[in-house]
Amino acid sequence: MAIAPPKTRRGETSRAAILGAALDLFQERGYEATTMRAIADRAGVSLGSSYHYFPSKEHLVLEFYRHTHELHLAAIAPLLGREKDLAVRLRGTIRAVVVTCEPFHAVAGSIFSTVANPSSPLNPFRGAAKPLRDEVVALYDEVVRGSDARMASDISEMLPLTLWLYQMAILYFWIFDRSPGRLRTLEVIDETTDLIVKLLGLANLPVLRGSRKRVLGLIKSVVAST
Amino acid sequence: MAIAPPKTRRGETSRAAILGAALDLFQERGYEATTMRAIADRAGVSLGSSYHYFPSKEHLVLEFYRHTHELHLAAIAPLLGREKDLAVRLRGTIRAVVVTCEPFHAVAGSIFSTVANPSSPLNPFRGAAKPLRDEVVALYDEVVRGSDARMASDISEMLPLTLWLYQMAILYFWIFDRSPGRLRTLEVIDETTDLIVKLLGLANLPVLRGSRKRVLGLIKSVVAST
DNA sequence: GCTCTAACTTGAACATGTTCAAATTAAACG
DNA sequence: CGTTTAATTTGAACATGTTCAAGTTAGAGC
Repeated sequence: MAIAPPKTRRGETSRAAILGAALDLFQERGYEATTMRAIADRAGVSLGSSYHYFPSKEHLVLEFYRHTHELHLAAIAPLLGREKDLAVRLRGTIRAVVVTCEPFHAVAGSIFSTVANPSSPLNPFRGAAKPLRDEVVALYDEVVRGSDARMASDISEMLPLTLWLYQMAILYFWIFDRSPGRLRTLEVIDETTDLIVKLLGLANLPVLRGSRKRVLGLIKSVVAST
Repeated sequence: MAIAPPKTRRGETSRAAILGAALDLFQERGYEATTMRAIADRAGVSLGSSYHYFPSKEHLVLEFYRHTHELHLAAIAPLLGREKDLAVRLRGTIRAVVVTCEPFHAVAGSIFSTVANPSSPLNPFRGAAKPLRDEVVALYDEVVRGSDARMASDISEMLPLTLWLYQMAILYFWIFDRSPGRLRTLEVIDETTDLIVKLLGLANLPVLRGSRKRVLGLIKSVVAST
């Protein structure tokens, strides 16, 4: 399943050409409309060669996903370096996700469904996409850790993973959003990030200790399977 | 896209045979491993005939989904007739979902991903699966309405749709659950239904009027796109 | 520079979802 | 019963993801 990385300069060239052609074509025509033959053609290699470097078409999607993740990282680096307020960091990070992905909105449906498919090897809950998921979780860890917000350790422990789930939910909403300028998504982001930060404040109240333990236990149980 | 229903006795027989064969084979071998040719073979018709009654393999999945929905309805009818407590009604209904679907656990991954795929014509947010979704929402309407719980109209208005979303989330969790007897899912159901009913109680407190309006607005905005 | 091995490349072949024009059958009508 | 029309059935043909055995090439070791 795991395919060895290229060992020669020629191999590296081929791999890069295939990946580049795939990323271009996914954007131009969408995922389904892009055939493996078209990818090979544009990359200037044979059909079989593509499969030497990528075990399946889905694995090319994974690379696409990684590509957007790297764009996202670059986009929010300044914000995370300067800002300390958790609400602002969180809102900025999530907004940047949808802004970064905007050029791929038309393709996103197929990509998301591929990634969300429980039987796909690319499902982030297990399988090949887990490393990438861990990178995204690490990003949210930095969003939280780099803020001046103080919270109990049982919360900060679960928060990054929870925020990753939250990002997935926002993306799913965004895919369906057809409002001009994707305004509805931005509104929902503003509302929900605000809500999340407020909830984190409430969780510090001693009155809610019991509920908090239950909710945290629930979240842990939900993501523990992974 | 919509295919006309059979007009002759022979047509009805063929349609039923194809559907029956598909349901059987999906259970026996899973969704991907079931080929359209195998379905046609077992139904005793030709490959092309299957496409006369079902526009695609995915549409057969939709029928599968409808099938489980009807099993579910039958399973909870006694409970809904007798019980008045909302927490019990809700817990019983959701538990019945996963119990009903248990024989199809192995297939469920593919089915769920097909249904959740935003680009699929079967996505319940738009497309062909919407009627079925409405039936499920109507069921949750009955779960709420038939209980002795009293709640403000702005809440009871949104609750059924929200509970449908909740059911989807539980199903997604259940797909990944590999604990013996699917115990983890049952635990999560107990915890979450309890939480939901407690939240509904809290929402009646005047103190929370503001948050409640915001959260309801958010939910409405999320599902309004449909 | 020669040889040999591992890396890489190739295109034909396969499986399967889907389409379609032509053939067949059922039913309605006189 | 014969005719006619619409419904149904058929299987070949197509598109595309994937596999694979065989061919070609690059680079290491001498």
